[in-house]
Amino acid sequence: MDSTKEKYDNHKDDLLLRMGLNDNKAGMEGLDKEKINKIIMEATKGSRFYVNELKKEKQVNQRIENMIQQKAKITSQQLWKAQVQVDRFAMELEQSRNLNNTIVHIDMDAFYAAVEMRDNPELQDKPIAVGSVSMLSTSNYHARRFGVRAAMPGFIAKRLCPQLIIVPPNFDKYRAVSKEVKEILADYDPNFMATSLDEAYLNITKHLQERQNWPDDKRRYFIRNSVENDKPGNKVNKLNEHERSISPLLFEDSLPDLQPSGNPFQVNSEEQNNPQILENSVVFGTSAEEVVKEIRFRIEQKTKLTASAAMNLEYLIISFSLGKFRPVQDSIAAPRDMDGIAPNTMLAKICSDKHKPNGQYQILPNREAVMDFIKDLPIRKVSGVGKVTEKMLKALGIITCTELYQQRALLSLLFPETSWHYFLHISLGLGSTYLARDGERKSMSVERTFSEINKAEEQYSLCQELCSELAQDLQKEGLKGRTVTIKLKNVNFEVKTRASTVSSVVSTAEEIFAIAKELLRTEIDADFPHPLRLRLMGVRISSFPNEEDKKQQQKSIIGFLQAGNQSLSATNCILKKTDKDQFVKPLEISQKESFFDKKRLERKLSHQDAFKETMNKQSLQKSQPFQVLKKMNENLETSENSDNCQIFTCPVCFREQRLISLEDFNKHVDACLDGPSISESAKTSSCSHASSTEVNKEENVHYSFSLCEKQNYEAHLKNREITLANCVDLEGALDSSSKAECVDTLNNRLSKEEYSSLPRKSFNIENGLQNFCTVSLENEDLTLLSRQESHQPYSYEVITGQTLICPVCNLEQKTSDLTLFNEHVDICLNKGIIQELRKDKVNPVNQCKESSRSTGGSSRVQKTVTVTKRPGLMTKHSASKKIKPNNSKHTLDTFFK
DNA sequence: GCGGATCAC
DNA sequence: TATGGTGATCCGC
Repeated sequence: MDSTKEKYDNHKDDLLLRMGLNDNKAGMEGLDKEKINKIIMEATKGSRFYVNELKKEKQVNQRIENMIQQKAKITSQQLWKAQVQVDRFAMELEQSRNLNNTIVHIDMDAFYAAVEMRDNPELQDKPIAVGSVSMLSTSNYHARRFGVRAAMPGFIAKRLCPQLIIVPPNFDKYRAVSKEVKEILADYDPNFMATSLDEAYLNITKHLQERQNWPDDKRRYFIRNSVENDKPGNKVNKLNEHERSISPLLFEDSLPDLQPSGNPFQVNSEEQNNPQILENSVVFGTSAEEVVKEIRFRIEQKTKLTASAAMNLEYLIISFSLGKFRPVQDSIAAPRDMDGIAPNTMLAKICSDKHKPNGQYQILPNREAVMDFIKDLPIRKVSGVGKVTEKMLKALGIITCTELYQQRALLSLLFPETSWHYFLHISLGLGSTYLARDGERKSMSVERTFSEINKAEEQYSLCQELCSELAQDLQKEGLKGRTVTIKLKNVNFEVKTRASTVSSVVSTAEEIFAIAKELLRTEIDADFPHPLRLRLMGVRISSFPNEEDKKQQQKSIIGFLQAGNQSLSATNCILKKTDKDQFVKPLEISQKESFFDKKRLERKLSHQDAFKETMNKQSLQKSQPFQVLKKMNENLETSENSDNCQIFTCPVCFREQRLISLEDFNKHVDACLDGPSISESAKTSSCSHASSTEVNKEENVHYSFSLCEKQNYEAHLKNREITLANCVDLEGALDSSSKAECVDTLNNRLSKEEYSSLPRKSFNIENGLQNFCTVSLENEDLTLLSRQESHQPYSYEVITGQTLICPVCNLEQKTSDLTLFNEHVDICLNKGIIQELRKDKVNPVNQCKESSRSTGGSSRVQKTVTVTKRPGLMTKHSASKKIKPNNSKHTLDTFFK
């Protein structure tokens, strides 16, 4: 696919150009540059998008201004000192230059468009683009002559080129083709790095070595003539020149290729003996250039993508001679050499459009050639230098890499270390010598753009939809994370993100939504009484525990179970010990190491650091849940004892209820719960809306608990099952951080001992609700453990005379002995944990939650869902029967067609 | 850890 | 009428 960077997003600092104009020479049948610019400008000017672009541009200009001011303050003394330091660093870098590999970068230009053209001959010779009216992914060369580019909205493209055919993308197909290509690439470098469907880096050093000793036949490939073609003996070189003509389909699909041991594209011996077929063969040489030709040839055969379909492979070969000096830090990175991975991807990438399209470029294997190549290279060509960086550097008079090198001292004073190190690497022609393999994923997200949505209810529904999607995606990869981030873009294109991190991982739609909902609600409340006018919403999850974390968690579970009810200090010891044992000492990272390699190593180590940090923080914060709980109780008391007229936020209709008494508020909640529709309750509550948008969070805490309690009470009466789990989903008014703690606290069941030591503050409300269930913490250390691992034994305190129902297995226990009952629960729970360890699937706490839902308070919960259309209160079962907002063109069907 | 920004594709 | 979705990283709090 075409990169936005080089195409639509041009590197002229003129806004007009930034908006998508290109400086390509326009072909005869296309449009000339000025005309293209004019059309784009007409389509853009006055739009909200454009206004936002101007705003962003102003911010960048401000940054530049600040930088210039900072520059003015720099003394020559400082500059001189910086120069010395930077040069020392540069010298070390120079010494560490690792030049002993051959890297190939392959880029399948206009990939999506090429595939579409291949599969639909009618599209041949027509301007096409893949994408939608709002956004194009790529365009073919024909369309480019009209200025139609990747990352351009389709409707603008249509103005540029009315006959443009916009083909909706078919990613499954592209993936399939990509897979075919990758199978070929693997023959040359099993550890090649694919950066996208249409781009890959190969380290062919090893292959080249082996290849030197191969006989001709092992490098011979046969061209099978097809109907449309072609003179016998047509050389591959010639085929490559026919960039826009129809290439022959030279091989059958059924050709036995990719035999692990054999030479994939060699025909069988029978055919080999046929002189005519032999005549149609080509032998590729042993050089890197020949290898790349061979790769292209094979790809063309296999995918049947013809050159005329603009299936151009652009590649660069960089060969470096082996540096004599092998610095110490290379031994740190030794494992990567064992992986068969090595050199500089940066340069490979830079050059990929040197001879576009269908060109090839080789940098000779010596430093001079590299520096010569770098010399006049605009820094914008470097991957990682975007339009903002380009503009900032331009303000310092830096456009080329030479200038970048000349200003190295200044840059070290104006930019953060990471940045100027990066710049220095670029200006020396240094890049990563490591082809990063697929690392662990760090986040997963869903986001969607739509026409304006400003109704809160719809926004919540949408949010829930996104959470469900995300949960599904998470499940596919078996991931769970601790940080949930929502992303909001309003109709003016202003983007906001809001995040919340909890102490135990979440993964289900319900869990994610419980957090996302609060984040969203905070934003809605903040703008009240104005609605959020959204054009995009997204949900992201991150902070996935790495392998170390998981092991650690398992260890602590096992450790805890083994330790039983032993003292907490013992548990602490376990944690401390494992903490010590678990982490290898961070390796000293020499400054001489490649910037890119260093970054990679840092990333690796940061996993460990992150975990250690977490541990430390947990130690520091170990008493937090206790404090939170205590604080909530205090709040309860404060609220109850203070003025009866307060500001409440109804957890059902989300409306603020101002200056009404608690009793009235509860009546309101009742009305909301029982009322026929949300509009009714909204009507009621709208009367009490006040101008202030400030929400009293403490009171929210209080009243959300009141609601929880209410529901729990009903559950209790109905099924005599005691649980707080409903609160997790039901409470709708905690601010996100308290909420997180609340969830933690509730998820982590508490022992009888913990219970007994809690300062007794009930969650009572004045409607006669009994203090039927109270939780407490025994001490802070247990909390530490509970934050570390939520699956821990817990006990119940029950009102005497009640039927005991195990919250894990959900079966009634024929015992009135609390000790026996608790033992049963422990056994059940342990079973759950064993399952968890084995299948990483079953979460006893969730089981508990689920069972309480399906039996206990669920009737009330479901009623709430149905009546109020609040997605947050939906159960798993009711979620599928989601109620869609009425009277709106923005139905969910529209969003998720 | 959070939020805004930048970047790539 | 109308300017995407996903993932990563960095910096300054």
